[in-house]
Amino acid sequence: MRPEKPEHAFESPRPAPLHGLTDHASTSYDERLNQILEAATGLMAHAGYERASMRAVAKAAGVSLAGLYYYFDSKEKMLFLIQFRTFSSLVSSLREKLLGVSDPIEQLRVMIRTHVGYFATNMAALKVCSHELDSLTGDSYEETRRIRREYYDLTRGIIDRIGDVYVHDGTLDRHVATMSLFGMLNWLYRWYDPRHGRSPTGVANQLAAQFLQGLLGKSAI
Amino acid sequence: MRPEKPEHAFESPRPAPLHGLTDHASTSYDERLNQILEAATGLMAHAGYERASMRAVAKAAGVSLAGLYYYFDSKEKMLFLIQFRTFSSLVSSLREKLLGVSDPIEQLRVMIRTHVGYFATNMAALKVCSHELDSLTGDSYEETRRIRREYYDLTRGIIDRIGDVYVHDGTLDRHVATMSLFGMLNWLYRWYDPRHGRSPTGVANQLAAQFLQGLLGKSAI
DNA sequence: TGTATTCGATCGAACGTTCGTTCGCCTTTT
DNA sequence: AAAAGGCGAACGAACGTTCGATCGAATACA
Repeated sequence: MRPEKPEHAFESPRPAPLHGLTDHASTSYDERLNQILEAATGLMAHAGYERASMRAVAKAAGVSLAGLYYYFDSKEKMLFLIQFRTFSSLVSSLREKLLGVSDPIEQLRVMIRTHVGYFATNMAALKVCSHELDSLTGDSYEETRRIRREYYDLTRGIIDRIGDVYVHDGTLDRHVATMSLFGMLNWLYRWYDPRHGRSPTGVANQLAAQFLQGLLGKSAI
Repeated sequence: MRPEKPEHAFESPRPAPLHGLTDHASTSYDERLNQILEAATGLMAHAGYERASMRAVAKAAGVSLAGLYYYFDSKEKMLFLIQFRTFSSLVSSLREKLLGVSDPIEQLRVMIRTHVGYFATNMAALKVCSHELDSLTGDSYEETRRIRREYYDLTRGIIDRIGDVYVHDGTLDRHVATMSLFGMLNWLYRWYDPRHGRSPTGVANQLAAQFLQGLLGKSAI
């Protein structure tokens, strides 16, 4: 029997199990779902959303084509789940690391390090998030936009505080500054492979140094 | 009679006309080709390469589906022509504007202004260039990679000279610096619309100021 | 405890659609 | 008369998705 549709767009299709659910059963379901999601992430990162066929995902995940639809309503929901999980975990990871850091300059360093660090351990997922932003439609799109907006607000807030405290230039457009930072970070997947050469820490440090110097300019510190 | 295949991948499929070619005939052919290319560029920028169907391109260009194939061997060649023309004209435009500018700092300002200015008047084309880099395969891919490499080398050369003359930090990875600049610029299509709000000059100036300050740091000027 | 039954999980096969591309024919221009 | 320019119609392949069946394990009942 196929499961019902979920209430919320960001849940996988299976309803809460009706029988007394054992940890093992739930774990098996989640493991399988993650295994599929991971295969899909890899394929979509490599070939792009449209060119990553459900048949290829099924093969890579070791499941039949029809079997995919026990776990996902549609290909688009699958992409949504990838993006939603990645963005959510990135944002919450950033929030955690910001706790206890009060200097906005240090906050920005933490933000950049967190992003680069997250990229280093989740390259494929973050690439899908950067590159397939417009592949979602309707509610799924709105939902991911909401989280991206959270990420923007978080970063923009830091830059605002830096601007208020350290920058008295008057010509600094903070939106432009924020988006240029996201440009640097979201373009990483095009050239940076942490598996050979530069360390994530090194790259993050240079990006942070560059961007901060760019913001602060001649305002010292 | 269908035209033969072109020798070089970056030409349109029609062979040099065998009859005595009049300016008008050639112009008509080129106009039609450009008109199709422009429609395709708009659709691919808006929906992405895979989702922009040849049928939609034909409709938008006011040509029949079959008529497209009089001008293009394939959809991929069409994308290639868009990217090739855009990259070529961007690079040659940059080379022109760099003539007579000897200070590398000013050269970098020119580079950024040129790119942002080009973006402002060719948003769709540059978006297709930024977003569909991996949609080409084989020789077409290699050919665009060659031009992109030219663009990189040009920019990297400027940054190298700035580094040699002004920066004595020793920790500056110039490849990282160059790619972070391309990140800022290639991400523009995600957030910047020159048609309302900020002027291209303003945005370019801020990006240049930020990036240069970021490079130069405490090294003054 | 043994047996019947439900149900989660999975699959092969197919359906309907859309896609890029081609063929053959027509019209217009030279 | 020949060539360039253009089109309707079709082809074959690939796609996302669904249907119906199967099978083992858990559950209910005897």
